[in-house]
Amino acid sequence: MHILKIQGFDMRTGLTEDLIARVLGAAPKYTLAELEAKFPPRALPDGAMVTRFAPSPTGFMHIGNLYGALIDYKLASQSGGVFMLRIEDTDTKREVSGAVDVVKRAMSDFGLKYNNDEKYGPYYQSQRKDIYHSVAAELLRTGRAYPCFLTANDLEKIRAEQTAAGFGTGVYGEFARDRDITSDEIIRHLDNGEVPTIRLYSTGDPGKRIFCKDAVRGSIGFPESNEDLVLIKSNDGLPTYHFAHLVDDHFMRTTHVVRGEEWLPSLPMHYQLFRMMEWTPPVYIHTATLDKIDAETGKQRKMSKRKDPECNVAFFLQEGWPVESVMEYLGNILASGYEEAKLKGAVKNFWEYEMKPKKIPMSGALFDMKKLEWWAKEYIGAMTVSDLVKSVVTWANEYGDEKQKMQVANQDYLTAVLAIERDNPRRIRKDFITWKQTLGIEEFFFDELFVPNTEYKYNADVLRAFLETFDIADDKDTWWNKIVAIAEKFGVKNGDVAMDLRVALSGRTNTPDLYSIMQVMGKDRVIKRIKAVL
RNA sequence: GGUCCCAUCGUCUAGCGGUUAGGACAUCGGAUUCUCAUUCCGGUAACACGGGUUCGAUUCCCGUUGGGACUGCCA
Repeated sequence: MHILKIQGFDMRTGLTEDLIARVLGAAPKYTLAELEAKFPPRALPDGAMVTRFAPSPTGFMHIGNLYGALIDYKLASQSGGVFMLRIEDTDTKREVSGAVDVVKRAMSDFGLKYNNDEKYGPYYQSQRKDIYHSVAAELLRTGRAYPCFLTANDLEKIRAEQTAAGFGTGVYGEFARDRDITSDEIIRHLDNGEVPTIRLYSTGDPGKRIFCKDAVRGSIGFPESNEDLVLIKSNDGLPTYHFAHLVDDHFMRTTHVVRGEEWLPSLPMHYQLFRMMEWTPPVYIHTATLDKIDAETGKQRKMSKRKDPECNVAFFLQEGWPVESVMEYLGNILASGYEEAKLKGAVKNFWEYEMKPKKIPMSGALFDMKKLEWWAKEYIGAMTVSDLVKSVVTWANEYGDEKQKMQVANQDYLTAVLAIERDNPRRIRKDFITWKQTLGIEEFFFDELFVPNTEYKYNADVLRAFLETFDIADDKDTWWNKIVAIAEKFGVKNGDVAMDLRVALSGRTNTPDLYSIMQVMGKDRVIKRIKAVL
């Protein structure tokens, strides 16, 4: 084994082209220079950020994914940059069919438009093998990576040994058996039919510290990583996350990498990778995770797929939450000044608000449904009646059940129903939270869904008296004066008369304005429902 | 075990050495209203703890505690 001294480090000698081709399964398609030319730096104005949302297609879009994607999108769009969608489908074992559609659908539903310029594609990592292998070949050629023939069994043994001895686990230093493997040995393994992984020949020294930058946390010091991490997996020849991140974010010319804080511990490795290639690392932004308040215990805990349906973004669509308010809620978490700006009228919506990367919170935020409800109420409260109707109808037709579809079939009637208490902008009802719940509140307007209240003790005399003088053409004052007169005649409160009518008409003790309800229901329906309880 | 991150009302946060520690949601009380909702007024409520540095710490440093992440041929 020849050891070369390069920059003070012991380096491996590189592999020959023939051997590289055998190790990788094929000769590399590109040289580094060719890749640089194929994916040139982007011609973008100063300050333009290039970001990407890079989910692995699990068939499930987590609210945390949406949160991260929103940051990516905002950063790119407000700076005149580019926002990409890259599918990290390097784990063939976990592949789920249709999973990419789930992601794309969510992106489009929540208004996150991405711009995947073909020039920098493909955007599926599974289709970028040539690129990864070409970079890996270069590393193999220069002794900065090596083929490793350790089997799963070997790895398990090493780990057990390390655990027993109290060492950190991993393939590093003396535990990296094949670190200094010779060409002859490689050939022997290859002839034996073994397929290697490609590992980094790490020159990191844990005794030294490396300082990495995070845009919100500042400089963070770590011990250098001496882990010979896997670059290319043996089972499918695809890269690991680390290597794909290095290669893709360099050649896609990503300027800002937004990812969950679970990536913080691998930051030094990524720094070392970029440094080794003499590439400029992107600006990193590690976001805190979204937790939630447990409804039963009132305690804080992480969002879980099993316990929290709302951790799946599809939940918000199915339940008919206004997507804009979900984005406003999320947006206000990542840019806390937004709420105040909106309340002051400085901006109309989150898309207009300029967020500051440095202000992204670094401590975990709790998902607060109550606050989301408030955003939703505010949002719906500010809608015009026709927009409200449109949203409700669209939702019902896509996600609604038969009852809900029936409710939106007659749009004139629905419009009249939803227009109640919306004429005065200062006093708009704010009990609508979701499209689904909105239709639920209004069920009593529909004869097919109306449930008469048989528990309530109606004052039949009062109701009869009302029927005698009832005229649908009365204006509101006339109508009310009649009610006052009836109350006086029977010695009850005005409110009691109103309540008898309210329950007879709606089956409920709480409704919006009674006069409006009667106007919308129409003469016949009013008379019929009152008579029904007499 | 090792490494790293985090810590202001119940929740999300503002604050960047001197503030009556501000706002929003929630909550409580009052006013208005035919109920509910709305709207308007008002209240309760926080700097995790211990050391420093300083004339002065919520703010800077160290430690403790608590919470979290990572320690895979998963991302």
